[in-house]
Amino acid sequence: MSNDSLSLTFAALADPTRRAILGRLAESQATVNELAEPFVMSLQAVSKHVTVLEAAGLISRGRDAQYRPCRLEPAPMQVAADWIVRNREIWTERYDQLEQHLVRITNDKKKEKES
Amino acid sequence: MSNDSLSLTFAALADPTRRAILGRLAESQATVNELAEPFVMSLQAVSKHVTVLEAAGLISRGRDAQYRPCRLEPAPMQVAADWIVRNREIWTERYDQLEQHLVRITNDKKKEKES
DNA sequence: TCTATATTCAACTAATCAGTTTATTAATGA
DNA sequence: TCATTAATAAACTGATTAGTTGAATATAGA
Repeated sequence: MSNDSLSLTFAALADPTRRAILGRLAESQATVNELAEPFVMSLQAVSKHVTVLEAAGLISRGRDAQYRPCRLEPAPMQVAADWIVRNREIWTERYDQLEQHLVRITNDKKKEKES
Repeated sequence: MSNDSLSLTFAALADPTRRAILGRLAESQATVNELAEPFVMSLQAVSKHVTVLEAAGLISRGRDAQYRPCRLEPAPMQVAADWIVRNREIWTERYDQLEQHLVRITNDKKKEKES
């Protein structure tokens, strides 16, 4: 896997368990134990997923006694969304240009007929 | 890797080579050879990336003689963007609720002082 | 200090990934 | 038919992933 920020973000989002964790954290912050509760897998496995999310900057963790509360960090997800939107915009622009081109051709043919 | 549609999409987007390919295809459709041209890696490696993108539904391919022109399919990217936006909206809602809560508390304290 | 709880670390396994090289298939055109 | 070009298939390697179990660390509280 590449380790630029965008790649880390998309790779982190590619796992359904991690997306579920983010969904949970969208409601409120939570400890690793709380995050692990709904899953069948081991606590350690969830802990690893949390590490991946933290490495991608999608969450951050504090310290409250022996708890390490996790909270969402929306910035990287915004960057990912921006990448998609930018890409789509390029495509849409091109599509519009194509459409305009077709309209132009059609008009030209009409003119040909008229003349 | 999980093979649900969202996971496939995010996993496909997690690789910089594949994102570059999509960027290229946003401009116009292209053959595998054209897509491979700017990269140092082998044509076969690029062909594999194209396969991954196609499996994720991010591109589709036609047939023109011995060429297999690739073109962008924007739908899955839209779904991915939607997931992010939805997630962010939940977070934003929660944030707004928190803010309203704080406003409420502040107002209550003001009233206390006034009484 | 001792014990319980929350979390992480370490070591391991099975599966997947990204890349390679070599060989094969498909279609064009002389 | 034969040579050329576009693309894929097959087999392999090294790295990474997601999961496991067992041990270690950190903090709270009796």
